[in-house]
Amino acid sequence: MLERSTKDRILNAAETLFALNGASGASLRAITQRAKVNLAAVHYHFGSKDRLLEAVLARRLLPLNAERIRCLEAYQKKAGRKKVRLENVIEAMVGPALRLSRDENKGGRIFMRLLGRLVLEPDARVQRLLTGQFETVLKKFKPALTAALPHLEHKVFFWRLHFLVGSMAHTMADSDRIQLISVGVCDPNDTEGTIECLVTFLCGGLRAK
Amino acid sequence: MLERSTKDRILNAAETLFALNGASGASLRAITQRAKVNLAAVHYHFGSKDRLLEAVLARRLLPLNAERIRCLEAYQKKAGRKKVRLENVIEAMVGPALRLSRDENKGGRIFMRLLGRLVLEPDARVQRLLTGQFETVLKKFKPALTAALPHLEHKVFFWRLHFLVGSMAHTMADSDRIQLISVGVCDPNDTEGTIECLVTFLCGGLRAK
DNA sequence: AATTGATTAAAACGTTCGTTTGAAACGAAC
DNA sequence: GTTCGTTTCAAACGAACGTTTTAATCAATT
Repeated sequence: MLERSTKDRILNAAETLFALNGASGASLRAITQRAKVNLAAVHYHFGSKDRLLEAVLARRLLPLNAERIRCLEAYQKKAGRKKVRLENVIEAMVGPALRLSRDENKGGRIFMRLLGRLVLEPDARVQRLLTGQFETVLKKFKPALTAALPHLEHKVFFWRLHFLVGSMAHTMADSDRIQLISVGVCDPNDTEGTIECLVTFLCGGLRAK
Repeated sequence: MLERSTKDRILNAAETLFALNGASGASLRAITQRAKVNLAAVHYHFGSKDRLLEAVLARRLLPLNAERIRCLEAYQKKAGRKKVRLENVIEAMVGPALRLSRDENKGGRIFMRLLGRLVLEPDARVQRLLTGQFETVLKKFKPALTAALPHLEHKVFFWRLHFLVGSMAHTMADSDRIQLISVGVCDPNDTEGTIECLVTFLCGGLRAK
């Protein structure tokens, strides 16, 4: 992770400390100290603590969701006039996120942990950003999902989407606990293995009768 | 929710504000003000802010996990010498939690939201409490689960357990978003319907090949 | 009615917080 | 080499934080 500019150094330090201590638990003094930057630099570059958090989020979230959509469109192109297999739709949804969550150069686990925390943060600005991003992705994925699950009742469809988000978020955010409860059997660093396992689980759940 | 004693009033107010604003985001001044109680009462009854959080957690978590185990044992008794069906094992796991999360007299959604936040909190005391509770439950459930899923590879078993926890936690903690993304189609107040839907999804995922 | 232990109350403690200020240092353009 | 916009810096602001202290209040018991 190159840290040339002051801005980047602040973003990286803030990402880590927000993730570890929560939005209110991480102080600007701790962040600027970690970034080896003057305290006032945050307000100069970002305006306020709130807008720093927004910047931390946007930096990762926008490319991630773009990648998800790019991935789905690649599967759609490959399928031609046929509909995309459910496995592929789900892979396009969770694959990019999990790969990002395992790539330390792109924030990795730390960012996903932050994302997991922010889902339950009631701050309006944060919620607007998260929900907006989610809706953008959902709008692209919903047709492919309903096509792959034609017999699913409307209500059940949404619930299962909700469950899917939970599994995905938990897997990305909480990479310590799986090793703890599996007594070292599971390896969160095996990214592709984890993705495959998750996709299988989710498709099984989505298709369940 | 009866609020006779000062202690209970503090616990209730703390539960709500911890859940809404996070452990560090909720101040003792806001909590005592909400509880209509003197600021110093927290330290008199609980000793410190940290131990107040522990007390808030323990009040709900201990009865919940006792109920889960009681529920599983009831299914085991009913099954006699046969093994318990996977659907019933899962129901014993998620049913009590979801019913609690929908019962406003027992903390309801607010407590579950708090639980969701604390899973990612790195505070050692909190983590010890949560992990300890989880292990107690897992020790009881693991035999029944492996019996119901005999062909599942050891590693895959743990991953799927991890995914299960994610779906469950997300469903309990985040009861606003489902209405938002489903445009009102899904009703989180339909507790038994939600449980049934979740159990079906999870069993489908757990059995997936 | 007096005494005692448990609880509540008000006020202050020192720290740390997010934010602001005004001056110093910098690099590019002329 | 001076100017000018950009960036960094040390210092300070008032507010809010968790915690402590000391006195007042209460409910029983003698």
